Amino acid sequence: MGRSPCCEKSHTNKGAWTKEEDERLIAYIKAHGEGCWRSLPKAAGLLRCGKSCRLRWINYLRLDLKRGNFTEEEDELIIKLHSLLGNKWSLIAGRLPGRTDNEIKNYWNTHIRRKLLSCGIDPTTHRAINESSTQKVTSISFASGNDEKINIKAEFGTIKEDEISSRPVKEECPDLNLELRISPPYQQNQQNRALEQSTTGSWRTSPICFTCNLGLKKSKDCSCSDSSNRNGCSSSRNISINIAGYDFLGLKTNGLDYRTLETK
DNA sequence: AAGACATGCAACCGCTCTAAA
DNA sequence: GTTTAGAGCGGTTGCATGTCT
Repeated sequence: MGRSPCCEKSHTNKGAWTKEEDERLIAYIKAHGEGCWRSLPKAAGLLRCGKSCRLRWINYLRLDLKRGNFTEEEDELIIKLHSLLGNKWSLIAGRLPGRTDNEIKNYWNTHIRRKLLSCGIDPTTHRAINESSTQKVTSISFASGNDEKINIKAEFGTIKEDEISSRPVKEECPDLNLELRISPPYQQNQQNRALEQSTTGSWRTSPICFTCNLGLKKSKDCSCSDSSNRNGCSSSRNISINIAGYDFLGLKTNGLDYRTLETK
């Protein structure tokens, strides 16, 4: 027995949203809050699929969205996070205040991907193209000298200098250390802290473990239990747990250098 | 000026995951 | 333990707009 469709497709509008539809959706969510997307369209008087409403709200109408071009810092952070997390756009978006997974995904596919390819870096593996699998890009710099030209410098762990010079790489800008360290997901009241961590790369003691940070509530991997409060972190963000000895993933490190982690 | 092509982005589709019955 | 509904995610599509010839 297959699943029933999420909505009655024959009675729903598709395609671009009209201003009136946007206003109806905004008004309804302001009055009743998010949630129960399946029943929302009917309640709000919209001839739309619940999924469509959710997408429209999350990706376009939400008040806390940051519109406009991505900054260099955001570029760098996206690349770092992608090299670590892969195409986990929602997780990446969680680290970029005001950006949505869809926006980041689009930006990756239209801009960053091309940039990486243009300098001989496989955007999937973050390795140099046409090089042996042991050579992994460890550091990438991105900076826009002007609107048209992108200056890129790539450092390859084991590639000789003359090999680098033969690559079609434009070299100009200051280097960027791509140490793969990430901070807890962005939270509304922690914007400054998140920004600080993303720019400094520093990890400071977090009150909750990584699995909870990722929204994996009640996970068996939840390490908050170490403080005798299993699942406590999913119900309260106020508890304070000493997680000294945890690294950027909120994992017990025992001195492990996560920069050696490889992505597929 | 007009058609072809490229680009960017909003939106859709199909799948997975999770919780409740 | 199984089934089902709802929510969310990532891949893909299609259209509007910009650029090139």
